[in-house]
Amino acid sequence: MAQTSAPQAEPPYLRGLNPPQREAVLTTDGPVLIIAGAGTGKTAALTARLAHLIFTRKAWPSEILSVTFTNKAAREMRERVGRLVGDAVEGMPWLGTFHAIAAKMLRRHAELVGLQSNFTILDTDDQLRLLKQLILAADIDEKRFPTRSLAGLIDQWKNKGLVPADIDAGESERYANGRGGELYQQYQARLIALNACDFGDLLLHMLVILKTHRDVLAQYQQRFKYIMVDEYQDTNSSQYLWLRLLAQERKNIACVGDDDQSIYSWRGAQVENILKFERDFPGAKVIRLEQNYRSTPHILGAASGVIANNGGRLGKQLWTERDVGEKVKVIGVWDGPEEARRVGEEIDIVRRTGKSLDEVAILVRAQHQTREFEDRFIAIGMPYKIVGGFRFYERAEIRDALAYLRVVNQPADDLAFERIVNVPKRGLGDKAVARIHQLARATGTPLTTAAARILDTDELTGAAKKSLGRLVGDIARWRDMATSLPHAELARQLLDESGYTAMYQAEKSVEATGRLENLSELVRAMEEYDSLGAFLEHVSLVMDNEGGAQDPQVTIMTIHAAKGLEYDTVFLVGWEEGLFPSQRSLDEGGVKSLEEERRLAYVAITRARRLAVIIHAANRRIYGQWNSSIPSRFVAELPAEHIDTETTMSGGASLWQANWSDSADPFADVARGTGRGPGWQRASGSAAGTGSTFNAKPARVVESRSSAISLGNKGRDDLSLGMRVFHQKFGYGAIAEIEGNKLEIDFETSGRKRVMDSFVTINP
DNA sequence: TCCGTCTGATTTTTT
DNA sequence: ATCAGACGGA
Repeated sequence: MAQTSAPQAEPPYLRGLNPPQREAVLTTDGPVLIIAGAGTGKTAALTARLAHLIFTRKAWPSEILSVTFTNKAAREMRERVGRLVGDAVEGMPWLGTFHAIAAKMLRRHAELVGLQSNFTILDTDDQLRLLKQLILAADIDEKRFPTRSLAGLIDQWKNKGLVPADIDAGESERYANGRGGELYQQYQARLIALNACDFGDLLLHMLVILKTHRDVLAQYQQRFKYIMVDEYQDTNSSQYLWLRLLAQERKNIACVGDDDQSIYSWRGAQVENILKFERDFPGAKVIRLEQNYRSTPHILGAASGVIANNGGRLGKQLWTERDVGEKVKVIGVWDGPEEARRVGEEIDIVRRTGKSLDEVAILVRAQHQTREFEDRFIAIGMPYKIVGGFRFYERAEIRDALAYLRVVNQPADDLAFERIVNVPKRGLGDKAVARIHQLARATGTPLTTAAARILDTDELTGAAKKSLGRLVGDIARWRDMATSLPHAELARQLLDESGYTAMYQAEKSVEATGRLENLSELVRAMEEYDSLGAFLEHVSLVMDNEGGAQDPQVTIMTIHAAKGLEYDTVFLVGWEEGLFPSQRSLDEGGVKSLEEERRLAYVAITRARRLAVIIHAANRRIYGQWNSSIPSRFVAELPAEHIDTETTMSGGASLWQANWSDSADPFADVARGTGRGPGWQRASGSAAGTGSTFNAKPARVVESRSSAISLGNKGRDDLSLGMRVFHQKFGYGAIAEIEGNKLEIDFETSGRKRVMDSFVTINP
């Protein structure tokens, strides 16, 4: 990344580091705060620092604690350290996410908080189901006090390191007229009974243990000679307290972060943690990484200009030796569909210069914005991927399969039992489950035990009883098998014998086929783990959706998801007041949340290496309603000398202004809330809601530019009208029209769509 | 138990 | 516009 040439005798890991980076690597002892602006080679410095500690024998790999926020960051660090130190990286058990490391510790000391070491880690879905049960039992109106609010509140408390006893009346007041604390207490009790933890508990329990068991704390203080923390600006209070306890003794803690990239305060992150570091650790050395190796001066200038509008920053001056390059492009378009069309064209221009689509990203503020691009890219055959959304283990079939495994692995896991008891359908509906629950409560046993016992009573009749008997017998047998069979084989048999795979095999839809594939993928993944427990922990804490290498494709994702990534060309779309900054941040949260939006803008711009294109639309459909919109204030904050404002819009603008005055009052309908009156349609040229072709004047200008993409493509000769074809996203459909390489297809489930012929296959 | 209809909400998201 | 969850009837 850096290019300083090094003298011979220097260790290899220092090669190419600039002076502040070196200082960050070589300042090993005592507290260090590294303020690392975007693209300043922070990871390079961090990994070199790890290598340095190991090579100079200051610590064994197992004596260094290095925490990151995401698995991705942890993986990258492990990989890069591995390149520097070789196999020694294998011995770094304490390199990982906060949660993974906390879980590892907690399994060793589980009994200190009333858990067993094979505790289950619940995800958000389980958490909500459990809370809902408690809310119902407490006779609270779920309509007035949604489960999600309570979940959010408990999460906040845990983020702050507060246990139920710490919740005072004021805090408690925040849910159901003061019953928040009581429910938190019950929730924690239930979790212990279930031998389970939610994500927040992993940290909270460890924090409690470190606070109350001096011997355990001393043990870890001894062990961790050096501590390194990535993305320090994202730590929440509980993580902060946890770190402070561990670092207290030796004070060899190095935190890396950038206050300007703090974008997770809504998740409990405290920027203050980084701002007050020097106070927490007196004598701390502060190192600034300010040389940017990623972006052109114009991109940096634009980003700096925007972020300068924030107050209370640590402050830093990014600079670069890179060539000036292109200015940041700012383009105004008519509406959302035109924005997508325009981005498609611009990408095509980039592609024709020989750049890979892998080097292009579209960053949105909110997930729903991805749709417009997806629709457009399908229509023009632009390969794309959308990052985010469902992760592998969040899919229903994966969660069901895991629930089966959990029931086998951890008998007290009632939530898992509830999930699978009637999947596939066994005639064990709410009524039967309620009876089992009742008995479980009365006898204080887990559901699986109660289920076995209820068979000895007359509570259940005929079919239900027989069915439950079979399930109980199966579970017992699977538990038995678990001790002798490799766990992947166990999973295979279990899914088979439970009738789970049969359920999807019977359902002959495209979807079901995909689900079955996911299941075999899951079983295959299991083979890499030593035990069922290890696998389950991996799934709940580490597993993510990283697909393998694919053909080049454009990446579409939220700005949040893009943090830490970089692309050659970046499209920043939807820069309009109300969208970005989001309406929510404008309505509530005051200056603080507006400043967080601005940091988001800063993160967004600094993802670009060579070219950033910022787009705003004059009209946007929000929740099905058309709204006119004005450019984001962040557009106005871009320094003029670093941007090129698209001039074609002025022509467009005069056109649409003309159209506005044409119709007496085009927004009368908008004001009335219908948003689709004739005046509007004339003005926009886009028939609302139909997705029909855009034929108003401003669009025609654009269409002529795009013709280069579609002309001269002749279609496949193996397709004919009426033919049944398959499309990856829309499933099966019949060809209704063929026009060159473009098809109109009547899809069985999603209606008529226009797609490229290369996206369909014949009778797969 | 299952399916259609109605209602309401809808930033960002890791672990 | 869209989607999930609740509700009510077969």
